[in-house]
Amino acid sequence: MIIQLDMQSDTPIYTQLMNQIIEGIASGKLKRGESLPSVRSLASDIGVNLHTVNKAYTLLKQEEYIQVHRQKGVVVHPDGMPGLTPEYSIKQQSQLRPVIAESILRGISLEDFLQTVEHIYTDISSPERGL
Amino acid sequence: MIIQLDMQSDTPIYTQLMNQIIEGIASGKLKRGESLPSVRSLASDIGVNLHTVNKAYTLLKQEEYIQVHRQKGVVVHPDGMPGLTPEYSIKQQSQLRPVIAESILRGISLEDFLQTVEHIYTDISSPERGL
Amino acid sequence: MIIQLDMQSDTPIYTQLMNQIIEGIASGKLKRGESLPSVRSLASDIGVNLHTVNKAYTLLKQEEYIQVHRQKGVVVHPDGMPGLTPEYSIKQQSQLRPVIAESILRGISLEDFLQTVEHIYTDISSPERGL
Amino acid sequence: MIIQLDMQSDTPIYTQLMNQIIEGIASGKLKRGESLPSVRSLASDIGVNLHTVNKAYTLLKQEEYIQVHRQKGVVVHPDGMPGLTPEYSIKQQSQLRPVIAESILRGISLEDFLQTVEHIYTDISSPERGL
DNA sequence: GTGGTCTAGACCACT
DNA sequence: GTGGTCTAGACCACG
Repeated sequence: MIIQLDMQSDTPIYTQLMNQIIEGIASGKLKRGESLPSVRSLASDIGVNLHTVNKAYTLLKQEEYIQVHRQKGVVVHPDGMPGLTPEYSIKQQSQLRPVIAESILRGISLEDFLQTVEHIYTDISSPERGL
Repeated sequence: MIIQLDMQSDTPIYTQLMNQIIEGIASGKLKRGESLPSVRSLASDIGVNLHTVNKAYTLLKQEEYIQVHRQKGVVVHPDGMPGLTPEYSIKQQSQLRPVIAESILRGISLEDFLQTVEHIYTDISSPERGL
Repeated sequence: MIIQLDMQSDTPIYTQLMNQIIEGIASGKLKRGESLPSVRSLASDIGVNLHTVNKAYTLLKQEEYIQVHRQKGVVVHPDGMPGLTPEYSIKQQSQLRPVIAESILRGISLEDFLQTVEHIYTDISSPERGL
Repeated sequence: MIIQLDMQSDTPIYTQLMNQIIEGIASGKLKRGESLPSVRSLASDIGVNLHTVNKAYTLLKQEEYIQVHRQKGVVVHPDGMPGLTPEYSIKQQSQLRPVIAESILRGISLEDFLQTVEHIYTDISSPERGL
């Protein structure tokens, strides 16, 4: 999987990394149980410090999206993902609410907004994406 | 309008402030041309630093959501909001994309996700502006 | 509160730090809402790197034993502690089980073991401890 | 005896192995003088590295829980277990103390804690050695 | 070779 | 001055 980072962005690198990996799993490019590169190799590949990668992995592990297997290294969580927990539901809404509010303020209709969301949703999850 | 801040949150206070004001305008609780409290009074009201309120106002002004007059003070922008600019469209998608990706990964269907979005949308824009 | 660290121990410094702070709260030496030293000052006080202290604080925050307040800095969680969650119950038993097994193997009777536990319990929680 | 290992756990495999064997002896499933599998066969049985099994056995020997003979192989120590030495007492308390402190902090009463301990104690030492 | 831990030093965002 | 982020380099435990 190709990782694209924006060093100028104000979102931390480890967050960008998390997002990319999450999107990779969501899109099916990374499959359950599949190995991820080691902290060191990924770090050198994308040109960041190993601690930065480590932080991303650690947080992904905490959310149970990946596992650190003592023998196989880091792998995508094989037992399926956590599902819609109450905590995530809250987090999701607190992330969504400001975006929706700003869109309303700019006069974007519900229909247009839903269409944008649907477009992104299918863009991520459609399997006809080159990898 | 009542401002609710979470001092423990990892979102900066100035961002929370911006979000609350944006939601206030989006919901119609704050109308075009309506005055906002001065930096000083708002800061003392909600118990935060002057700079914090100032930063929120400055950023809101940059996005043309409010106007800052030397004498009239701070008012909601009277000429209507910017609408869907290309820049905002990009920003919007970059905010939405990670949320949607994570939701897909947790197995939330497009229908459920759209329903959540719609719920928040109507919750914000509903005219029951009690309080 | 006085922090005692054993640099030779094989338990990581950040774990020792966590344990000491947990015991401080449990014993009542650290009260709800009370401020803890800043990452930097504590680090220089006990002669370790700021990242080590930071890691301890971060983990304590995750367990909701402390809060990072944007204005007051780091404080003991004011709203009381999490209580006996199912997750903690599992963690507790997985910590206890090996100790108990080894004690059984060494021929320590249930009564003796309970007495040891009770002794430690009262030692920690008794308020007649100098601070 | 069946060995259950968790490759995702943060407790090292050799420690898990030790704990399982200790619990086996404590519960009476493994009797004094009884043979344990050789390093090689156990390693291949449970699918771990030779060194890992070796380390577990070595440490168990150091604590005098097992004996390693050149020819007879590995056996549970036939002369009985070490008993409550001063060193073990210290080790035991340093293991117990953090667990007890955290439980106090979570508001678990002494009675409840003792009951949990007693439950685990009897669970391990109960003679229903099915399997 | 892997992840985990620790140190040292630096910059930035926030208040 | 606070915590958050990132880098660089080192050692160790584990397998």
